Amino acid sequence: MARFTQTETRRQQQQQQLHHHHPQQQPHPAHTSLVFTGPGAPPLLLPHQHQYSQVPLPKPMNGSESISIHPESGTMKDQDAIKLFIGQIPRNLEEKDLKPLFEQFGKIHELTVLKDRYTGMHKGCAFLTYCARESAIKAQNALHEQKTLPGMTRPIQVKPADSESRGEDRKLFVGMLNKQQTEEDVYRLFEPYGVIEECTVLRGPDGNSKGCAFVKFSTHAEAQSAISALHGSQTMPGASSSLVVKFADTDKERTIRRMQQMVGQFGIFNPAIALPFSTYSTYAHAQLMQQQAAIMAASHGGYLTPSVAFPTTHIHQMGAININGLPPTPMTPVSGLSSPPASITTSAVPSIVTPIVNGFTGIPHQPNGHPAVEAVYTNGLPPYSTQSPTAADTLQQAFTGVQQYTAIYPATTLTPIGQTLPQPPQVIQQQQQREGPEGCNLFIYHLPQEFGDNELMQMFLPFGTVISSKVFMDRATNQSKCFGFVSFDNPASAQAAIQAMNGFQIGMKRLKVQLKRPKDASRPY
DNA sequence: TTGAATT
Repeated sequence: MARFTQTETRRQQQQQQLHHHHPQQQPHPAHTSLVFTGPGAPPLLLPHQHQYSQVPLPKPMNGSESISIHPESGTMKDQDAIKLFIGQIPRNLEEKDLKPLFEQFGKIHELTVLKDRYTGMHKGCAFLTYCARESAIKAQNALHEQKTLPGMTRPIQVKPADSESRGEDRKLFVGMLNKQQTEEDVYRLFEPYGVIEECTVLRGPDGNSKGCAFVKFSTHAEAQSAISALHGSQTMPGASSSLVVKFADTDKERTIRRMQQMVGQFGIFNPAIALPFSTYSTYAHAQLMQQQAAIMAASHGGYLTPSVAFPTTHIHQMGAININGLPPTPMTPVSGLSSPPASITTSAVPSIVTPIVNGFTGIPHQPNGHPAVEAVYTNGLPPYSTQSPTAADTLQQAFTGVQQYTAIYPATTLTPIGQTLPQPPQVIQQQQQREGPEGCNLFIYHLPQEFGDNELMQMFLPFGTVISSKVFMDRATNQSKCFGFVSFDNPASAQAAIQAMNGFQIGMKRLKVQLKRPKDASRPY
């Protein structure tokens, strides 16, 4: 009961702050559904706002007009000084004109009117840093929205610059909300953990909740405590997994995400990755490599993942197909897709076994460990080997549609792959496109827990060009939900895969492979 | 048990 009263009080405070909210001149994030938005005066200053009152205003120490405007003139500022943004300044006022107005609150460290980079035109705003933090607080409280300078229609803006605190270290992303939950519901959920400055439910154009929100606390510590207490703590009614509470993306992460989208959209191809020994390693490609490495690093939680494939031993334990590891080439797109050039499928690559599946000839593969295997491997079958009877047996069982195994090309006739490719294989970095055409998309259930997107793709590559493979993950536990999707570029491949793989036994389970349900299948009409 | 909402 006591706690409720306390949080009630806090809430009332927030709502009072809401009344003091004023339009802001500085650019701010696009979300417009702010409900419990904090006051125009940013939080940085709030704790101090009652600390000044009748204290005599300090005067400039030197008493002259020559207060240093620029840092090189020698003024020192406190470590905790605040850079202020000053908005709604008439364009005819320069630094010297503005100085007297602000000097009354303390010694100025730096005052700069913003000018257009190219035209030099006065932008009607400025940055101001006092030597003392307290001066900034006084100035904000005395001036922000309190008076209107001559010729302006809106009151002056005095508040910490965006650069001071964009609040990213205390802003949380909240996912897996129920779509019925409002800002108020989210607010109540988070208010026990600190002072909330902002609470926004993300909504679509129709106003419907997207099931996620932003919550900004006044401090990083509060935000952290909310994460500790709430992340994964409960599952909202109707949500498919437990509550997600994490720090919102930083600008950098957002940039990376945009890059990822670009990569997916345009299918950026990097020959240097696919063909490590090719002559493509120009400076431009090296740059692209770096870019992609950055993407990979980011998308894998900050560390580079070497090419990962299914551990052989693991597969053996399951008594299923033998999918060997890719060569340990760093920075290789693990989820890369490819469209195999015909030369690979027919003659270029030495192979041990080629299954013919319903008339569709699977792509031969390299023996393990060959440096160039990657370019082939993403195009071909998992490199199982005839030397492994278990694998072969299981395969026979697996590929029920397989009519024939054909041994071709002894492993000794390796040809340098660079010479056999008329053009480099296309390797798409990220799986952006999810669905293929109608009849090309498979729903696969009863996947082994350990299967990821890549393993799923490997399993279905023999039946055609896989344009996408996706294993559904539980977001809270990061565990596979044991079902996924595979999309081919044509319906025949999809049908071949169903024929061959539906009912395929892996361990104790049998795969269920069927066409993905169309989107409107569950609707009544 | 059918590609989630995505900073």
